[in-house]
Amino acid sequence: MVFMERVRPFSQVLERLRSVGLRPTRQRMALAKLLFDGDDRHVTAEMLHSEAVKSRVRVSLATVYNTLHQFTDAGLLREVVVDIGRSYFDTNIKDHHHFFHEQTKQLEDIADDRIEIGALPPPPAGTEVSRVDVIVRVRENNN
Amino acid sequence: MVFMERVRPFSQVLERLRSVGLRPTRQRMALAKLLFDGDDRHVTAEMLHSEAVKSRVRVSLATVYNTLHQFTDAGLLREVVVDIGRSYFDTNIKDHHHFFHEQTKQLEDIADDRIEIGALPPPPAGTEVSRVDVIVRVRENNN
DNA sequence: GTGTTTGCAAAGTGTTTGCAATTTA
DNA sequence: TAAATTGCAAACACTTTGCAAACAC
Repeated sequence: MVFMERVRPFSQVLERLRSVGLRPTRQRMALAKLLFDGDDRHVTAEMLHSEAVKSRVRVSLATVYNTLHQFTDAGLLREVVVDIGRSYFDTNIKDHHHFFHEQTKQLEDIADDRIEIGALPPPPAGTEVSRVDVIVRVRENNN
Repeated sequence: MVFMERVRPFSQVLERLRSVGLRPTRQRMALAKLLFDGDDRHVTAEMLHSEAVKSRVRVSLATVYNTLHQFTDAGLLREVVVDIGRSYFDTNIKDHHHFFHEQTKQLEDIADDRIEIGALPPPPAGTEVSRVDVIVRVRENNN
């Protein structure tokens, strides 16, 4: 039972895919397990692909890209833009913000309630807010 | 005299380049005029290059990239990352945040004092904050 | 069986780089 | 004329696309 909490049971991943209308193919199941088992994470397509290859999952990079976008469209992932030419996908889909480590290019969550944004100005006429991203860029300090 | 206020005098652009230790070449002078004459703006390399070409300034795209980065390093511009695979450069170097129009991919300034960030969490151990970016992503609403 | 998904390779996009030719001081 | 800058073309990193083969239902 303790074990079952730790490794997300097969049927749960399967159910998650079914619930958003995606066929539970071998590739999607494997990628979903890598993404959603365990703690929240921030991955790029390349990272997830090489991780898949390492764990002997046969999947192409193109399929990893497709899958990440399908998961994002389905609301299972959130895309985060912090660095030119590189897309991060965050398994944490709750409202929250990020530290971005400029040197290591690592993303780190900030719990939403740690940042207060008071008095957001009204969006330009004819538009509505789709999302507010706060990126706290950090760098190694010299201590 | 009124005219002189409107079009930034030659010597002012020249002085600006000199003051950051960049040789005032024909290309840099022309790009600086396009960037810093008139209101604040958000440009991509491609945008600035085609604008230069349109105003009969002979300059290569590679030089536009180099120049934008040199200006950024010199503190004359600020790079803004909001969209994968596309860098924006902002002539407004004061602290401020942005609206990003997801459909038109347009950036728009928000004056700094319009956004209150209270209680920023402490940065991860060993790091210091280099910058805080707030991106308010907006989209066309259906009214 | 039929429609969906996959993998490959090719193409696309935005950016950077190496280096000879040109320009600046 | 010595050092900095430019422009070209090639290389680059990441992402998307077209399409035939494989797969899910």
